[in-house]
Amino acid sequence: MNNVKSIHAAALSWYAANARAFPWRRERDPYRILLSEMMSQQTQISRVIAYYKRWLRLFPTLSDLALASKGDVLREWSGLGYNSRALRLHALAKTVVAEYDGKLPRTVAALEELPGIGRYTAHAVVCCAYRKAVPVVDVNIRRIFSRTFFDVHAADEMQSDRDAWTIAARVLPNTKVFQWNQSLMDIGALFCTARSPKCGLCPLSKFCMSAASPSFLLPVKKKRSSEPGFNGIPRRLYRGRILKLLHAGPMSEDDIAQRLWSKFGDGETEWLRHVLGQMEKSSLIARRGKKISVAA
DNA sequence: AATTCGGGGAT
DNA sequence: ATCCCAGAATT
Repeated sequence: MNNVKSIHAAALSWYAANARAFPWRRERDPYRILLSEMMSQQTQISRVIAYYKRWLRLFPTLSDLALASKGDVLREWSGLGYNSRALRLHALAKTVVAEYDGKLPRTVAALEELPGIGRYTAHAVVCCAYRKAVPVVDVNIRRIFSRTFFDVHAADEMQSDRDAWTIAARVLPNTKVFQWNQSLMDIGALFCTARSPKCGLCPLSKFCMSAASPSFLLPVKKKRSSEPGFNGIPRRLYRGRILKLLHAGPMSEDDIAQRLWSKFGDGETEWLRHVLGQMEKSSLIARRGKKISVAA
């Protein structure tokens, strides 16, 4: 890694001319930064932007969010996926209003205590909102470091998350840390992609250990653990469908089964009861007598 | 260390 | 059809 200075220069000059223009990149309000980061967890950025804007019109501050109902929050999140993220953000808003006077804490350690904030998100908020010189490691950056500093031969050969954070700290530049972190995520999303990287266009290819590997694009078959499901459909997709149904209004178990299968028997009924019980435990839904509704 | 959690875009 | 995505929490 003796060419780190050259990599800094290449990434930063590329970024200065080609940075993706996201609404939150001009923001410093930590709540807005946090919202963008939580919405982006395991979600392609192109799908986040519309949700981000609409959300802020309804819940402009953490105090506004804290006053909303779970149902409002879940409805607004509907379609983004991983609905528990919305509940965590809602719980976070209440905590911050109650314990921090409505203002997000300024340290990584304090942020990581809050629901929905892990290592990546805490560092991202500190970097983007407070402009402190901390590293950030998401899947893009982990992939770039793996390929740049090691001779990678298959699409899924990556340094461990732990090692990626070590590398990130070691190669952090002395200035323009925000631009550095953002540039890596852009380059990861646009050139150093997981499946078919565009090394010919990548501003870092000159310094990359893997760009020259002839077997770089070797396909990889990874044992993907089969998810628990029913009729070949994973459980979490049922959860999503059920929640979406309930946004139209409360209904009974039979109503839900009817909407899901049109014809259903004991197998379907038993499966549905299992999924509903789990969703209730996750506070996504609630029961009032025989009627089931989105959590209130 | 493995699993779970959504939904849609990319290939 | 399968892989993948600005991860976090739970087991």
